[in-house]
Amino acid sequence: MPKYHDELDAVLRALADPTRRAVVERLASSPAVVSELAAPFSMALPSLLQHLRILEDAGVVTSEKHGRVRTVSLRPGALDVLHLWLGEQRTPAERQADRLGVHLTRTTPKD
Amino acid sequence: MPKYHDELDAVLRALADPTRRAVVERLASSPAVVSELAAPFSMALPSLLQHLRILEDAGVVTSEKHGRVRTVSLRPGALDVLHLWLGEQRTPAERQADRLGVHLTRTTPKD
DNA sequence: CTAATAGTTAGGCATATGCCTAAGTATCAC
DNA sequence: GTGATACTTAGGCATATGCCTAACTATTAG
Repeated sequence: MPKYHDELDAVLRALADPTRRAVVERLASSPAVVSELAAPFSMALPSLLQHLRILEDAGVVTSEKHGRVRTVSLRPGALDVLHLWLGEQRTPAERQADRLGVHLTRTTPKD
Repeated sequence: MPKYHDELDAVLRALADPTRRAVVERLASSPAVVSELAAPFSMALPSLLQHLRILEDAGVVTSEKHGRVRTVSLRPGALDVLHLWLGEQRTPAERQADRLGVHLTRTTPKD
């Protein structure tokens, strides 16, 4: 079992929760302060902070406190380990499709 | 929140467990029967079966019983939803790096 | 300086999770 | 037909998880 599995484990466990996933989605566009991150959830602040702790411990986010304000950022490359692992879990049929240049047709999302 | 999030949730929760992840890794190369899947784990069979149930309910694997033998397969495309979501969780810096054609250097794995 | 703001720590609770054992069903080999 | 094999069902248990409230610390505005 490769060494990156500890990191992969932490990342996947972190992302297995919908609240934490939503936080990651929000941070993908720009860093945010804790209170902003907490706003969409009708959840006690300590609970949200616990989620942030998990994301930070998993290396998915980083945070910096300036005065009384803590800003949270997505760590660039944090999800690469998962991306890599995903690439490895392809069936022979999927790999064959890759070689033949047959891909899922991706519709362009409307921004 | 897009509709695929139910599917994404199920997949991520399924993959958050190391036993289930190991099962997926094994199935990536070829289908396997339950007893073979159970062999590497010193775990009671019903426990392993519970894991398989979760993977199947999440749409990650499929299984067929012939006689007394059940064969489990990775569902091609099962992890695409996660792959797509991952693609969306890139920081502006990472997206910029994409546009500039700056990529993680991938060493070619030795097969 | 006081009150408000932003976050932190500590403890608790209900539910979920990952494991177990025991008992059972269905199929197969001899 | 009997015993072995492969899986299935049911129930239970210890621990983890995701939430809560209360109390607190640190910073800031007026």
